[in-house]
Amino acid sequence: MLSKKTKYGIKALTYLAKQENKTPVQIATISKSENISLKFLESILLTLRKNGVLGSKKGKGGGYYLLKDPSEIQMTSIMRILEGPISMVPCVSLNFYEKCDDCPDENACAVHNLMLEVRDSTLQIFRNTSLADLCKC
Amino acid sequence: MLSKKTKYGIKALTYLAKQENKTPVQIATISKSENISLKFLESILLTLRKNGVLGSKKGKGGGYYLLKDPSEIQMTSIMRILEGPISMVPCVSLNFYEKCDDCPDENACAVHNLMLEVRDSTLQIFRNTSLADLCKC
DNA sequence: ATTTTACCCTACTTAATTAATAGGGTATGC
DNA sequence: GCATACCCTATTAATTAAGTAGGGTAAAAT
Repeated sequence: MLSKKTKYGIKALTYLAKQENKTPVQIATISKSENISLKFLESILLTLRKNGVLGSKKGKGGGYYLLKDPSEIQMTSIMRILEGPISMVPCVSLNFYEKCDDCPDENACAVHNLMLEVRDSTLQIFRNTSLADLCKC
Repeated sequence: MLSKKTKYGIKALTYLAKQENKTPVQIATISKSENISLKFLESILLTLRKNGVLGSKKGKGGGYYLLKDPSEIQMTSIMRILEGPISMVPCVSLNFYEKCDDCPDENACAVHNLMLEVRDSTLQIFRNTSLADLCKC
């Protein structure tokens, strides 16, 4: 299941991407528009800022803004920052690999090979989808 | 993330599918072979039996066995029984649909549409993969 | 008939994670 | 210098995952 953190994060990002100009948007504005708890959203946007997706400005007229063009923000990076691994099992993860305790041979493991297929197809979607693509809905 | 329940369940099913004859296999045998906690595996196999995937026989010489041919057991049904929804958000689920609290219009929701794509591609893999296919590894 | 085998079932527990909430601190602009 | 709006840490309630405990029951072997 996708966490609310990721869901809210993506919604906030599309909100920012839809802005005409690049002036900062306040957390409270996004919070109200997207029905997201203000404090929870605050921590999510902070995470995105720390990972180089967003910039921020303090004080009056401050807020958050995208650091790159929406077309250059891939869903793979957003998912990895907010949700963590894209694969369903650590043993097929590219960025968060971990060996299974119970499994002596990965290549002979049915679960491994099935989840490898799932990861590949999911990854392909995330790689081919940018924030700009999401805004077309 | 895939739960251990599902992972162990799939491993146990492939173990049963690989049997030459259709004589029942004891829980303890699978438990040892696949490095799965006996009691945990017991509850998993019970779930699979209650959902019509496995049959069981009590007493000496008893155990669990597949009710259908491995080629007729789709991964979609196994995933739904053990893991639950295949989609990452309830609002794109075919079998476990739920409306989002925060979202006024699903069709305009970026997360919804992205996860719809992911669900479709994942579903296609699970539909095209049978237990027999898993055993080919 | 009795014993052994092996599944059947309920309840409990521990740890981790999620989704917040609380409560201040700090930089910025007017 | 004061209001604004982000920055940061800590705490918490609820849920789920992953087992663990302990006994019950049906079937087969003796």
